[in-house]
Amino acid sequence: MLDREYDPKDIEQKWYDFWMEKKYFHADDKDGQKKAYSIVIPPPNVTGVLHMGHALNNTIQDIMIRYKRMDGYNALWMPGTDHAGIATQNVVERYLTEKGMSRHDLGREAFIDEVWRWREKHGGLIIGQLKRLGASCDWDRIRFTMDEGLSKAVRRVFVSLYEEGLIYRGDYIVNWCPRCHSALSDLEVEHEEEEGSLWHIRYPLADGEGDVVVATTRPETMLGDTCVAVNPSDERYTSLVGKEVVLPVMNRRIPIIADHVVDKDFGTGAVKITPAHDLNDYELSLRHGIQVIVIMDESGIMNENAGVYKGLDRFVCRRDLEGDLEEQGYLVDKTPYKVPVGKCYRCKSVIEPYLSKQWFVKAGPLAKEAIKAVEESRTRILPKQWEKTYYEWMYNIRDWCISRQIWWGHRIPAWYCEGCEEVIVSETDPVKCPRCGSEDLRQETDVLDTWFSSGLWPFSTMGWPDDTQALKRFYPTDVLITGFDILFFWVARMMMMGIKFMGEVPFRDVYLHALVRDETGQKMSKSKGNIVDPIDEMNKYGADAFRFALTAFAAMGRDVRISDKRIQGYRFFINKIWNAGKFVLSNIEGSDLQGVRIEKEKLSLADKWILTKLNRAIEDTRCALEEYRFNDAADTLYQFTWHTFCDWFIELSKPMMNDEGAPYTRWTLHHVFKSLLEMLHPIIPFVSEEIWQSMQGRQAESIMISPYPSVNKELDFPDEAYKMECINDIVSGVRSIRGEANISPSVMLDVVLKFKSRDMEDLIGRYRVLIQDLARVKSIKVISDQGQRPKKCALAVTSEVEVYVPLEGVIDIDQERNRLDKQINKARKELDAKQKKLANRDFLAKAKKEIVEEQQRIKEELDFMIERLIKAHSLLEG
RNA sequence: AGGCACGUAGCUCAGGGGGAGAGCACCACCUUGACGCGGUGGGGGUCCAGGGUUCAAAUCCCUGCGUGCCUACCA
Repeated sequence: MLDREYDPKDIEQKWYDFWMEKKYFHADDKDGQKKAYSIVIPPPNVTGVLHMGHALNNTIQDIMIRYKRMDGYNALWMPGTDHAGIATQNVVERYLTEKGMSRHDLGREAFIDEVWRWREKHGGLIIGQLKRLGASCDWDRIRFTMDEGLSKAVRRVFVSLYEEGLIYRGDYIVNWCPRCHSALSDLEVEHEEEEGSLWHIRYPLADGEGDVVVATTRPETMLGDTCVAVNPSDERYTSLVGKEVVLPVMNRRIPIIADHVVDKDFGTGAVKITPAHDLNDYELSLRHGIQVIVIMDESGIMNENAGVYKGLDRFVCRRDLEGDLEEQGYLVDKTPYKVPVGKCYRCKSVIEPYLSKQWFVKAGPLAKEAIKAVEESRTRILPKQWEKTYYEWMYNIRDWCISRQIWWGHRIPAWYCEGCEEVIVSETDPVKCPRCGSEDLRQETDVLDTWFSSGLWPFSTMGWPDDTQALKRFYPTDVLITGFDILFFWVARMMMMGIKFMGEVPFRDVYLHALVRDETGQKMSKSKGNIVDPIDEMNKYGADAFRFALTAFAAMGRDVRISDKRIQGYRFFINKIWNAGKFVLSNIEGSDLQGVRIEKEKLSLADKWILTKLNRAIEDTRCALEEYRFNDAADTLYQFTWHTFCDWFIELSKPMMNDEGAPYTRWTLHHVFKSLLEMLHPIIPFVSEEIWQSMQGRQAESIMISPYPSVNKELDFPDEAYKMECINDIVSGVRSIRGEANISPSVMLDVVLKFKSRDMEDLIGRYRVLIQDLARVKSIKVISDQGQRPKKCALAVTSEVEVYVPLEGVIDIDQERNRLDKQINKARKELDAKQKKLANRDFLAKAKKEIVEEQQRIKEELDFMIERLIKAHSLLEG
């Protein structure tokens, strides 16, 4: 028996432990019987704590994997975490700072040891939280991007790409974070528009009179200017090209050159060129052989090339320099200006374009294959609108800066020979230089971008570069489920790497879900204070309610807006299921359901109806899951459970429990409810298991390994289902009259029915008691065509029957008259529209036949209703 | 600057060429023996605006307005 109230707390832990103990989550590499189905988890950062995004992402994955597992697949959900280079290093450094230390005090080796220790202590947090959510990952296989095996994969890939010329090292302007002291890839920069200024600065000509005025948003960079550029077709400047100007403050002579990239219409048409601190300027300097001067160090502090500003922070320098320029008469103008500012996605510092030596992946050739794979539908991207975004980015892909100047990560497997400058790139640590034989080798200190190793995730987690069973069985994976925000960061890179190194796309489908926002559509953030914490929600309402809420809101291509209140709503739903479970269990207790042999003719109309409805629900749910329409699956199940099974079938079953069909009703009650739990299990694993375990006729030891319900064609009765609905309509008709006339439920009514057809009339004999019970009716009288309709009564009209409720002595006749007037008006409006449509020649000629017929049918129904309602109106006068 | 979404009931959103839907909120009634975390009934919408295609448009197309997001080397 189930407890009076559902309490998620102990139950969730209990069943999760049970599943783990039974190893249900484990997928067998050797199982060649079952078809394989696999998903790799988007690895959360080891430093991370579960947020709403994780919760949504992993709930969806868990639904798919549990569904497929129940449906007979050898289902693998590969779990793991990501070493998150910069983020983790930041966290551990902060921790060291608290202890009054810096990583430099420790040194590289000791610091890395410290990070590992930190991971040992805190890194498991998010894994525990995923378990709390119910995630049925194959934990025996858990991987970490810094594991030995995955590190081997990283080296193999790096060396291979290097040898092919797809990885190179070179001087380039990169996005530099002065706080993290590292280069970042283009993707790791967040662009924002900020209120800034545009400074106009006068550069006097070196010889003779006059000057050139340049405009800039970053005046401090002028200290590194090495020329001024103008457009060759700009007549204002043609005579000046080739001459020199004197750089104010620095008093350096720099040339004026002509280049077509300069926009004549911007500012004054003359641009200051700072090759070491601006990408465009750098490229221009290469074309013209212009000198390059670096004026800042790695922390954004001005260096010796900045003259008197040496030692100043870049923003302090900007301020001081502005003052000096003004004082010396070089500042022509300063106007407010919206400037695009790049910020570090980890620490939000302003990014500095910075010339340095970095490692890059030549992305073009890899992208080409990744584009082709999607074009040829070897991988589908869903919802489809993201395909365009994917192509757009892939077509315009730029080389990927993969070196990071931090310590925590995969150290680049490159060595420099101190003897002959040879660069050695090798999977195994070399002992001597292959060229000069020197043993004085120095390993590259840079580490790789974390996404470089995440890009290998679908195959590195399965044991690559070794040729493993897991790879044979589970690669390519069936679907990747992730947020659209990492389409480029991660999905695109996995596509490129998977195709390159496995010769096969990493996944057949990519399902991109939306971001979770708060109820007003705001992105959740600590500073806004609108964070909803998944753990809090689960503590309050249980994991099942939380999961169901996420699922119900996960409409394809839409933001997921969630709030405490909405989750609470689904907690009520869980409670409803619990109570339905109590009802079902208490009614089948002690009865031998296994002994019941189902003979179709012995099933009641209600039984046949709910069985038919069950089939439709199974169809709809399966179809929705196959198409990743999770909200539709949730809606279907919610609707069926609450408004079909509970509201109608349970109520119908109550009176039926006393007649000769009772054993069949019990069987149906049990069968439908058990199927329902099984269908719900992937979404709400805990409560479904708890109730299921109390039920008879279990074929497996857990709901999670029992078969997912299939449509049963033997138990599908559309005709009977229609008849049952006619009976339900009668009940609704009576209830509606009662409600609108404000008749208390305690008043038992008399009802007179007049059917359209004999066929239906016969049904009443058997199911009279259902109507009486559900509509609270004491007598039912059926009248024939010729029969006199009772006087002074209310009427409800359905498609098959007229329902009369004599009202004399029961209610106010005037009120009923108003109610009828209202209905008549409404129906007439609709009828008007229909008549117009059906009178239209074009409509009759051009519309499809079925449509015309349907419209005709509707019109007739309306006719019928109006006629009855008017009749009822007149009968009220009595 | 380009691209992509989205404007439907008070709120959050489904739907998507032929009778406007759900959940929550609201109103009325109800100690019906699974459930008040409940039951029954009900009110409420020029489906953003304007044009076009069509026999028929909330739905398809265009334009505008509004909102959100992404991409970009505009000093």
